[in-house]
Amino acid sequence: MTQEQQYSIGELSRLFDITARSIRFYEEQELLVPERQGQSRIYHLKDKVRLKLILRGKRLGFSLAEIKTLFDLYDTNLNSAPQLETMLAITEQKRAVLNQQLNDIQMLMIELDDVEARCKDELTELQRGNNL
Amino acid sequence: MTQEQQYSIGELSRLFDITARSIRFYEEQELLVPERQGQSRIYHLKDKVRLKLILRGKRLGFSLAEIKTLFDLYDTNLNSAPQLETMLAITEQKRAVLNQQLNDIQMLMIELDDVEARCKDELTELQRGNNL
DNA sequence: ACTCAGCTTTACGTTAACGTAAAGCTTAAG
DNA sequence: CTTAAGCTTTACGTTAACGTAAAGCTGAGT
Repeated sequence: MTQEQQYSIGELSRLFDITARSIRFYEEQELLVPERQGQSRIYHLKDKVRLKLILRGKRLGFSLAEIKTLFDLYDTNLNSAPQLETMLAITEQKRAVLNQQLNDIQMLMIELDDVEARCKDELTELQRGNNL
Repeated sequence: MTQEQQYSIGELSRLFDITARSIRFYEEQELLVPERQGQSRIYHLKDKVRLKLILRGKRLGFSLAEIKTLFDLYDTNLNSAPQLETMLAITEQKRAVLNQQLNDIQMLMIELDDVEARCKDELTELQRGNNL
């Protein structure tokens, strides 16, 4: 028997280094639907995975609303052609955004390289000056 | 003589598809310091470049405050060793963030691939059903 | 002289994503 | 029994990044 892992809200918040308030907020926004035992929330593996996805999405600049629509689409029984087409359209759009970000990151990296190189040059210059 | 390109605020806003309000706001936050001719703002190439950088930073989830500190550092005469060290530390930190984002993007791309594949499978399934 | 487009400042409004405080339940430890 | 830790709900506060009027200046065209 594989015992399924369970988490309290405090455990989850420590795991992901966020506040319990945030987790409750995500639930309020219907991004999480934890089980209840008495008054307390109980999170299972799937909730943990969801939370991970939420945070990843946030790091990429997605709003909670956007993340929710993706979740909803993912959860939906995609049984009609129009729904599937919609889903494909959205994933394509997200893909475009991600590609744009990839581009942006590459550009920024190059600029960081440049800044770094200049800094190091200046540092060695200063060193030389001190040694004379 | 290379005539330097000039832009009004309206031209810039159309160029980058943002509102003039945003551009003025960036100035208010000291991210831009356009020249003035009478009451009107005039933007040169360097301002345009700055704006491009601002928007790129935003797409990567940087706050205007963060972007400003980067600009400030870039503009500063980095003439003391401590300043240079600070700059290097910051660029390293930004680099870490960007690497994290790269990772996130790759993960998300893979999941998008998965979702897409499933959608297309379902679509062909529906097609088959219709053709019988 | 008048209008109109485009610019200006000033100022209040708005939204997202929480922070923070207050007040109360609940369960294990002393 | 009573702390204490950890959970709960309710509710008001906060910050960033603008949106959206309102009211006025200004140069080109008719």
